[in-house]
Amino acid sequence: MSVIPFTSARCRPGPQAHSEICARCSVRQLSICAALPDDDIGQLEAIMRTRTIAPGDRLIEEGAPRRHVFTLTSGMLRLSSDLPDGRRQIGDFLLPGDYLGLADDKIYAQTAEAVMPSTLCSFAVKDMEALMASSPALRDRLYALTRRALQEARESQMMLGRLAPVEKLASFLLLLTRRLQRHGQPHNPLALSMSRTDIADHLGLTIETVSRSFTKLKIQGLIALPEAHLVDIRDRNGLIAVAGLSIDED
Amino acid sequence: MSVIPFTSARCRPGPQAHSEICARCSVRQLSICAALPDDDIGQLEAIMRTRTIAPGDRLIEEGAPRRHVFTLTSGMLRLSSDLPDGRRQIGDFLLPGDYLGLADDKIYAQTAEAVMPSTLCSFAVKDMEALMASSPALRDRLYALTRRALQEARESQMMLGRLAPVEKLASFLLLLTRRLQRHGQPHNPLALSMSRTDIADHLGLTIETVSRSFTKLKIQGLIALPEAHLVDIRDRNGLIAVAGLSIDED
DNA sequence: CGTGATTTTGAGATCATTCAACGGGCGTGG
DNA sequence: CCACGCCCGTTGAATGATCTCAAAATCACG
Repeated sequence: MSVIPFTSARCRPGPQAHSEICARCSVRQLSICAALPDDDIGQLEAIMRTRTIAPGDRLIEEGAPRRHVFTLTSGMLRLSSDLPDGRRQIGDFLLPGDYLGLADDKIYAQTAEAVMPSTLCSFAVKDMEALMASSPALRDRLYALTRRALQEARESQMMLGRLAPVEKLASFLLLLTRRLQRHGQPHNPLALSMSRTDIADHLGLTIETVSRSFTKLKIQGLIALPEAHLVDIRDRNGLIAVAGLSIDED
Repeated sequence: MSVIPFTSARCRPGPQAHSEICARCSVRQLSICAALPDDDIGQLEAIMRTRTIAPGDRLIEEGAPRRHVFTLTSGMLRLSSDLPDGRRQIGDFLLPGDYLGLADDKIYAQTAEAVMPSTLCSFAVKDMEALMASSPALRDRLYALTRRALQEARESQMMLGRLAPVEKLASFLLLLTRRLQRHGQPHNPLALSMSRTDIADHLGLTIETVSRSFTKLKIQGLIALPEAHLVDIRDRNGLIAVAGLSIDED
């Protein structure tokens, strides 16, 4: 759980090598990279390092000076804040293609840790800011992503403040499938990478209540749990009905 | 509580008239206007309308197409979302100088209502976008405000998910004083414009629990309540200790 | 196949909610 | 000017739901 050093290597120089990395990247059309046409993607590659982290490893720590921003290319991250007495709130889970560092200014406002083995593109803040200054499309995309993150945080406020445990869990499952779908990832049998503790810390519950809520959804026939981390959504509309939150049907 | 029509008038033309309005505005240095020097503020005035709304009146409605954005110049607004069964979550209260429309994209994600008599500057989205395109400073300021809003939403997530009622209330009072201070408004005896119901809907509690939490803070000698809507913070450090959330001591 | 971590289930305790009543402030109307 | 009613906030009592504590069951890993 300690901060691990950079183990990455600079991208090899040369336009061919550059265009290959990003061109074949699985999140090319999802992340901020989508703002740049193939011809310009080399600018991003030039300031990029790749990085791998193992489950539980801490990528950035709350309160540390913000020197890097990231794009998650595979795996999953959790963004969390801690209270002195150990209570934890997971503000968000990051999916491949998501950008890390949207809310932060001079210092990181949240801790980022890997939920599962993950790979990222890392950028020095200075480099990214310079690139944003020269690329309006990139800047606009980051701005749009920030607005979306704010919208999702507002949804989360409703979830945390006004929903009952079962409603929270149903909403969480639906929101996760929606995001996975958008990111072009499998979502029919929903693979939950995070632990029950993580889910509890995201929904403002205890692990026992999360587990009981899973059981309730199971008993109602809305989901099936072939494994603890595999959720088969049997009745999506029924799940939406208990969720309370209005989930877009896209 | 119904949507009221525009009762405002276009700004009178002429550079003199323009510069007077904003130049003497009390939130000139707080709002997005601060991004523009006095010489350029006329561009903002040219696309601006002023507007007044009464307590309880609805300015914008969740789900409606986003055609206007606003700067609050006096009073207070609440941003809320509703569940079909009537449950409500107030995501944020807006103070003079705050911008309304940061998170929204094509449609408004939240309802905005006046907590007290309020005045605003109104801008057509099209006009504002055009101005943003021509004024990097304005655009950057809006981006910075969005990031800050996201940070505050994350703080709110912690508050809603992991704090006990008394901690929530203590945090709320401290965060409000901090914001009032930043906005150059009186905050020593804290004037709460919103009702107990609003506070409850913001903290994810019932009004009874809010009231009881006030009483607890009173009994502990941390605050005094000369009136129900006037909070005298007697022991700020004690309040911070109860809050749990780390409140900057600026 | 055993060991430890994770998840699930159970029982009791705690705390916020619900339901109810009381009191104060304010505006209206007599 | 006072009385009345309404809205809002506070307080009380009891319910109920989640949390806490505890144990069993399942899973992951070596």
